[in-house]
Amino acid sequence: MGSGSCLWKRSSAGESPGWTRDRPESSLPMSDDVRTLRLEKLARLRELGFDPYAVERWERTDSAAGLLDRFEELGGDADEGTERPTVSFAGRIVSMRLMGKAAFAHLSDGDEKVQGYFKKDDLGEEAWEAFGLLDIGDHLGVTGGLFRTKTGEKSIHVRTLAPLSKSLQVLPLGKEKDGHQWYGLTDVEERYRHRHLDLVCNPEARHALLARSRIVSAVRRYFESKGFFEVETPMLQLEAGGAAARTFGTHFNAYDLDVKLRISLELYLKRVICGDVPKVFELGRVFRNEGVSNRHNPEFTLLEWYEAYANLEDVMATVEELFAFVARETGLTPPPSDTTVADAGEERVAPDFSKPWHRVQLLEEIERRSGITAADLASLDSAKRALGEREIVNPATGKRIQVGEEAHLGGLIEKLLEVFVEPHLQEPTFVVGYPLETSPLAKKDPSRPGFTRRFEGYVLGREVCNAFSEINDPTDQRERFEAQVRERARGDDEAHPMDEEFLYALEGGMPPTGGCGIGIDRMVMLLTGMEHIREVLLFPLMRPR
RNA sequence: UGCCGCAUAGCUCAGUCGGUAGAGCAGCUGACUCUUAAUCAGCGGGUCGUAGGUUCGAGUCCUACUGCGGCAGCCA
Repeated sequence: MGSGSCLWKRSSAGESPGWTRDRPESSLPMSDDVRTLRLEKLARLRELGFDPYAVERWERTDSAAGLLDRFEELGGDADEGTERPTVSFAGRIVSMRLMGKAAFAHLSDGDEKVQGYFKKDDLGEEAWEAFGLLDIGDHLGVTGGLFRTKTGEKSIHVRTLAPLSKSLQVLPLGKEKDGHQWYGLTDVEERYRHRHLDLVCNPEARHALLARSRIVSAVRRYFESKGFFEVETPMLQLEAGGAAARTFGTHFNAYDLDVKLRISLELYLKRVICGDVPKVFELGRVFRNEGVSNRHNPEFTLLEWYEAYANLEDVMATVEELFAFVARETGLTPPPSDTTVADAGEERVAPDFSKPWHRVQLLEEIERRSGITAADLASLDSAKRALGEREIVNPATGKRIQVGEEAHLGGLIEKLLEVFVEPHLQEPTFVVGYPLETSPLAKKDPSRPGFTRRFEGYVLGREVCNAFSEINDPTDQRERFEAQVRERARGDDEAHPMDEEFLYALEGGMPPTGGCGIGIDRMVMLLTGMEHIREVLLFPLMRPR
């Protein structure tokens, strides 16, 4: 949008009738007529001395919920005819019922709404005319006494009013009765593109989006209470590492340097550990240049923490405590989900974070669910032989599994995990012991060649965290990077790049360290029961239309 | 990226066999001094996503494009 009034002008007599469009094409929904009418109402309000945009401040006695809670204390139930204390409130007009010389309107502060009762005799001539110029969508400040209507609704008997904003557009507010919503804004594209309307009009959407804020706050409080330092590491990097993903590129003009947006927090956080800061965490945005789906967004918020002198079991305990703390602090509990395949006789239940998580071995679970044994998975060849002899059908989706494209045994094992095991992991479960090839930053398991000291946590069939005992042997780490570089040379553009700076830090000495990463967006989805990542992102990236 | 579906008033949706655009809410005018999906009477509102094509005639049929959604792929 450009600047104000010159964008719209009335054509003079003799020209084409009505209004002339004099602005660039825009996708914004706008009705010429409504906008014009409301600007005229605004002008009249100003003539009456009720300029909405001139008011800077409106002190409220309490929130809407607070007024309703403290109704009796604030004199709402005083005897008929007695002088009641004056309360003050402000909110957006979300409904109006006009009856000649009296009216009711609900004012919402976003969370809750309070009804105002407006009567000409009580307001006076000018304020009553001003009230008549208000629309659904305007913000309004009121003062008056609390009382109960004949139907018992706690309301404000308005004595003075002050328009605080004028809505120049029609808000797609639905009507509601008995908690059931009529109409309203339901088109998902409109909701994502014009999120402010979604926040105003859809309580469930508002709840999930604001729950995110409470969850992030609880996560911070948890780690701060445990003595972790929150740090911030670079988003612009020469080589983005710490995960397997394609990158976004950009350019830094001052150094004439191509840089990449980070795909993880891992390597820099471990360099902080190398600096003898034994407990660190970061909550930050990472960027992965990959497809969009109901669980993937190109930018998302990652939590990672690292704790020196802690092993896998310590990290598991932290994950358990963290989820229990966040669930308790926010009051959010994940609803039962149909994303999992319930075992025979097993009911779909809401996960309970107050109990310890199940702990299972990756290979044992694969054997239990698919019959493919650890012996079968001794080598890529034997694994393919074992798979080749049977019909490989995903029990959850009924789809056949493609086998043979995996370049190494680790990739195949993770595929089997994904297909046969994950859908069954309804209750919070740690799956322990991931293949070496797909875990280039995790310590080798000395008792099990080819596997690492790594686990992932699952809830409702979905991965919620990824953790391992961090490699602190620089020689081992270099060999792992070199293996990744060979993968990359073979065409895997997501294989991990060499990072000499990181190796230099490891060579300086890193204590044994446990680390873990959690996708905050998916944690919010889990706790709010949302099935789409866009429902927990305020402004998901949309193609221009 | 592939396949499928959707796109009509500010919002939510109808639109028959291809015959020239409908409803509710919102908006405007009027009535109504305790309503709450307020009620009653009346009124205005549309480049039917975009561009082509077929046809005497296209919201409707065909093609392409754009956006959104679903599935697949991708995503440890």
